[in-house]
Amino acid sequence: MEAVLSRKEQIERTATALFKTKGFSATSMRDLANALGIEAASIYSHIKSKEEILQRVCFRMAQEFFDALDTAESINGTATERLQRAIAAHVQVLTKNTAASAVFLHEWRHLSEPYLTEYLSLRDRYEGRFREVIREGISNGEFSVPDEKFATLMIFSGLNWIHTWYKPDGKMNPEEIAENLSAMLLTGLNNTQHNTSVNPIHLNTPN
Amino acid sequence: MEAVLSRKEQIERTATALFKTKGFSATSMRDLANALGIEAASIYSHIKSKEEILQRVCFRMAQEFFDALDTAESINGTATERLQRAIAAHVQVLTKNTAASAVFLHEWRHLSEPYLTEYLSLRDRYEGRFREVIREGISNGEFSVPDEKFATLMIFSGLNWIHTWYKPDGKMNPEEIAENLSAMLLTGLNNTQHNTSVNPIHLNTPN
DNA sequence: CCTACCGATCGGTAGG
DNA sequence: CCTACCGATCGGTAGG
Repeated sequence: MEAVLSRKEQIERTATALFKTKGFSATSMRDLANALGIEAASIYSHIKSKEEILQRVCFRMAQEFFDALDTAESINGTATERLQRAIAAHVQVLTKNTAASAVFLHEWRHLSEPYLTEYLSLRDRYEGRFREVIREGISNGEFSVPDEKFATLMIFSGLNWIHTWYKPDGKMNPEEIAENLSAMLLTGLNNTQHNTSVNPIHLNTPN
Repeated sequence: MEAVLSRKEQIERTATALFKTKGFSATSMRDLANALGIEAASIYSHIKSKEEILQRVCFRMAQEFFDALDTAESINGTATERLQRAIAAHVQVLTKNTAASAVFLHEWRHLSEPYLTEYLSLRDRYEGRFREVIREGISNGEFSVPDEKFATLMIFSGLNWIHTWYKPDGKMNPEEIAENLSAMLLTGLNNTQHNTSVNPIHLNTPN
């Protein structure tokens, strides 16, 4: 886990943490330099601009979400199973780097064009794939829900709220979070009761 | 609805819209002045500082949320009914002013002390009251959920995601959003199936 | 509500 | 990676 980071990676990681805590706009290049122990001007040997850091974080995270979803969807199954896997994949990416996730979720609006438009379209495509699974589940009778779009919204709300409370040393690990989330979401979605197969997990305390 | 606004209210409302779109830090007093059609210096005849506007918005919204919850909880009933009413109250406040809600939910971190601490403690108390209803529902058997804290988190995630997609002229009005949200959340919470009593509502299209 | 202005800080560059 | 510095802009004040 403690791999050697290039200076550029160090800058990106430190900036991400600052962007998360203070926000992109309120973080100055001098704040960043200070956290790195160098002068502000020196940062520019490694990156072109402050916004470039934000771009890299946002699009790297987008890539990670897509990759995880691709892997999750490469396995066949019922709509329920596929949704569960998609949720688990999303939670994994989210919890693996909470700072980058927070930046991805909240600081993207400081992207300038054409990055902003591209970011928005990536998000749309990603959400569309979840909506597709739900649509299938509705049409084959697995899910019973008044509005497919609303259901997708609910899933993403639960998913993207995680970074606000998740602590790596908390009582739930990412797998348990995903299972609990799926359980809570699916029992609301499921028409017939395979509640027992969704098994919400109880707490083990690792610390 | 189109009441006469004092200059101070005008400033607050315009600032709120800008804070929502650009964020607190990225909004300058010159941006605000420009939107109002006056000079930046003139704003200071009405307010003491940029942060004062943020403080007013955050604590006014906190007050509105508490007032709505007080009213909702003044009516007795089962835990299910009380949770439904609390959710509806929250949705009402949220949708009544989406800009102020967005600022309340995302810009509070730019509050300085002691306001930050007070804000955080207000939120904690508010969430605690939802947690209390859930706790009661669990202990009297209405709800079946592995973790009370997790359930509360899920409710707030669904609740506080609304402002990102809610459109006043969309196909769901606040009451319908609340009912759909309750339905989706409660059927996940409910042990016995009073699904039919929760009645998720279908779309009427006002526009 | 304006003009005129303040010191501080911003993102970023030149040149080594 | 640093020193030295740039023009622009920041939140805010004085005085009317």
